[in-house]
Amino acid sequence: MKPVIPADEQRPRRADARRNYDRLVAVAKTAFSEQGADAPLDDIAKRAGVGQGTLYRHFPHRDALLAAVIGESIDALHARAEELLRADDPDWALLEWLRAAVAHAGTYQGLAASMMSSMYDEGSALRSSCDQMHAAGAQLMERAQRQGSARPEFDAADLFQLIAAVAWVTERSADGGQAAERLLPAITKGLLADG
Amino acid sequence: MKPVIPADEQRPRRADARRNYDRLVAVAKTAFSEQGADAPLDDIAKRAGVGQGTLYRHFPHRDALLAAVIGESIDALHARAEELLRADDPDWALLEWLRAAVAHAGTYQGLAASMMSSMYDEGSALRSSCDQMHAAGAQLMERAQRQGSARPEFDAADLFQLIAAVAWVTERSADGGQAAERLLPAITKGLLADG
DNA sequence: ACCTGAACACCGTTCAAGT
DNA sequence: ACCTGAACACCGTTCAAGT
Repeated sequence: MKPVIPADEQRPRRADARRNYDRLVAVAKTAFSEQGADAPLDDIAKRAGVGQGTLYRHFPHRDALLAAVIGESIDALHARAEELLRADDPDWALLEWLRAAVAHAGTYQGLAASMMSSMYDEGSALRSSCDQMHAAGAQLMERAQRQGSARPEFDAADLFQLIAAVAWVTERSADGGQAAERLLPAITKGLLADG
Repeated sequence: MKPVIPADEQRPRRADARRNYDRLVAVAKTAFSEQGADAPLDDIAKRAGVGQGTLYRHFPHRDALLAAVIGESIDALHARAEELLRADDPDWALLEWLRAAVAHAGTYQGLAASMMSSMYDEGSALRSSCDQMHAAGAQLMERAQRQGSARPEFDAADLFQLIAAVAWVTERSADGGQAAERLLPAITKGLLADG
């Protein structure tokens, strides 16, 4: 279970190009925080002080930029899963990671939607991030099914969809993340035999 | 529990205007089916043989057009709720309506997202459709909590969000509606004490 | 190898001119 | 009262010209 794509694989070698690349990622992170994952790419290029062409050279699609921006936190979520695989209670570990995953998918407005799309799109640059999340969830899920009370009829694909769904609803209800706190219990009761 | 807004309240009186109005709704229905609820309004106007200005005169926002298009099926969903309120098993009735509501919210690609947005937007023309759905769900939910096994800690707002979430995931997983069939059991087990 | 910005396509929305 | 279509704003994407 190692990161599928090292975050800086597509980081350019030439110094000026690398400078632009890094600034684009940094600026994008801010823009996504402020305006959501649909923030105009044009703005991001301008704020980073480069032409749009430069942005498109480094990141052919919005998803590529998104993938670069969330790379680190996906790795963190992955590390958290490794940690939780060694926790005593497999049910608790699964739910704990589920909460973390929902929080992650809610980092930016619109991120959950992008992840849902790219999960079913071979060509998306976000795909490997999604796969990583999927794989992390799968291990915790299987352990909770073997050693805990997780129902056998659900799988990691269901888990991924539930994560995206809860994050999506939460970002759209504008009640300050309260939706996730209400919906997660409903869902976890469904996932476990002794909710 | 009567329809909050009669569907043809904003239907114009003058014959030519009414003709345009009706054609726009009919064309929009087709366009939404084919291209999703985000189908270009320009196209719809063109296909209906009117200028964009005419479309905007009748339907100031996309939501107004959407509301007109789904009006009838919202009424049907409403009627179905009335029916199910008289069913023997309150739990079964709730779940049955839940399935119908998810199916409805999945009529067009992007409809679930529009409904989620307008539910929390006072000014949206879709708001009353959402309120209608919410109200219908509330009655079935309360009955299932009183006379069935529905857990008391969830409410109709949660129900509405779950409906939107499942419909949204389903339209985005592109596995032919299979996602709903997998996720609904997970959720209903969470809603009922004896899932 | 990389950058720039003009140019194009697309779509929502407004509005002056018309009937 | 209603209609039309040109016009504008906005944003994604491409590409010729440059370093």
